[in-house]
Amino acid sequence: MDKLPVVVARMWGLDPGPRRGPRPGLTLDLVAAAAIGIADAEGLAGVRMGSVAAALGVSTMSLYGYVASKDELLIAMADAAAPDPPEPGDLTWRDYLTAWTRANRDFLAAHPWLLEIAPLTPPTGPRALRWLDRALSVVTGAGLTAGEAINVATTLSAYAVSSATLLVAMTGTVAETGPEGLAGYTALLGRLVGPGGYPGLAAALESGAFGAASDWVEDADFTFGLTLLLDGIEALITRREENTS
Amino acid sequence: MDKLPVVVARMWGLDPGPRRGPRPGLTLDLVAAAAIGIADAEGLAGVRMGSVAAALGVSTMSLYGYVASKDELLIAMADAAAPDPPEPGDLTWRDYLTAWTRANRDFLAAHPWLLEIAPLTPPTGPRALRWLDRALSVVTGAGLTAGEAINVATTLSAYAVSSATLLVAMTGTVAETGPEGLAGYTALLGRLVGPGGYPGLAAALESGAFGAASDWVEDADFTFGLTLLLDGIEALITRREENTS
DNA sequence: AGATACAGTGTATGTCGTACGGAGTTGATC
DNA sequence: GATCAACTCCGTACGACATACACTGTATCT
Repeated sequence: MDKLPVVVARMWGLDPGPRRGPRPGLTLDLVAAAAIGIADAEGLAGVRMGSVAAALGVSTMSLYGYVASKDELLIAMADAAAPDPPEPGDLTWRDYLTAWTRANRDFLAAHPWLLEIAPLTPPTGPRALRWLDRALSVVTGAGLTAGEAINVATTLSAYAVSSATLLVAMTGTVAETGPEGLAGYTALLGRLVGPGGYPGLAAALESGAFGAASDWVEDADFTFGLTLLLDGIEALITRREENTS
Repeated sequence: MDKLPVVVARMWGLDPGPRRGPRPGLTLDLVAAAAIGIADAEGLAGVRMGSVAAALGVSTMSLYGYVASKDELLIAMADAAAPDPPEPGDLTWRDYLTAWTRANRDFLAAHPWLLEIAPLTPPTGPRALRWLDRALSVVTGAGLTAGEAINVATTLSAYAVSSATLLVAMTGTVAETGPEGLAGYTALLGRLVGPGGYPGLAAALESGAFGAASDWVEDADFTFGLTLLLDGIEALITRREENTS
């Protein structure tokens, strides 16, 4: 029942706090921020208990006063790295969901290491849940049921993740595997597909559709895919309204 | 230019092969299969160079004759775990894409550890590319351009990943974090959200929409989200046909 | 036959996460 | 206001793991 990771309670400020003994010299937020700084600079592999502690000027083991394990540190990082979701203002549901999804993708792309952590666990941090909350409010406000809203939010969130993944892969931010991003990938596919057996893929390669790397950066393709989703949602909303009225 | 991981070439059978010396006692496929067996049984954490080697009855270091590093082993696993994509038969594009996406989700859910590897790198293995190829063929056959088809395939693939992630999280296959799956997660959210500030989420929780775990298993929600996407695609195809005719 | 390239192995090393116990510090209690 | 308990921080040690290196035996080519 209360088996939740200690760090989750602490992220929510639900920690009773010590009543005796020395005041902690740091906070969970500071620890997470230091770790995020390292992850942004060196990638997730650079985040070690030792390196984070060194960045904070404390010993490795002192971090274990704030997180119970490295996994908990990653959980805290994932939540702390998320900004606040866009304000609904007086946008239509469609415009808001567009802004929401794009902002979601953007902060994932800005912290590529999030893609190695975030998708794996359901959201539990205050920031992540605020994103979910906003989307649910807007979607239910447009006339869908709570269950449908959850599906919509989940699907859009997944789209943001996949877009960010592609964007990162294309622009080669991670900068590891040999050739620089898309060009190398396309060339690689060309060589592999050659032998035959992949007619659809070969045709796509020949048409040069893979070559438009700039599209991804300038997010023409992002908008394209998002439109697919929003059109589907719009159709659903329209259907709902007809049945209700 | 040819900085591609050695294991990729080997996956495609492009390995020149030794001309002298003893014949290798194993194949990359055997190594990958052994690793997959361990991952299925114990999770990805159970996959160690030592444990895989032990399962094959060889020494740890002999694996390095087949893969250059553990990362390469994971790449090989990710491709080898994928089954062949469904046959198009004489299905409509809509029916085929439904089958494709469901089959995609199913094999991801059957090997949850794939979710920790696959989304991070663009597909390069023969099996993964065959999935892509099939989707591209069907979508271009329905009248979309190659570029659009890539987007559609990417989006559907992302949806399969997100569905599988949710399914795994809900059914709690990984079986780590305390309470069993959805019930615990819902209860946790209820406690955290209580204080206020999350109106949309609180409403969704009260409506019980989170409680419908069976829906995810019986994939009512999967179909729901997929319909959103397919409706969007259908709208696009219709638009194309009108412009063309 | 002799040389050569290659598969498989054992040992050693470096990197990490983290368990354990100690020392110093602060607030609560009588 | 003295004592005690809770608590933070730290140093050390250990165990797990990936992998570099050097070596041995074997199969093919000249």
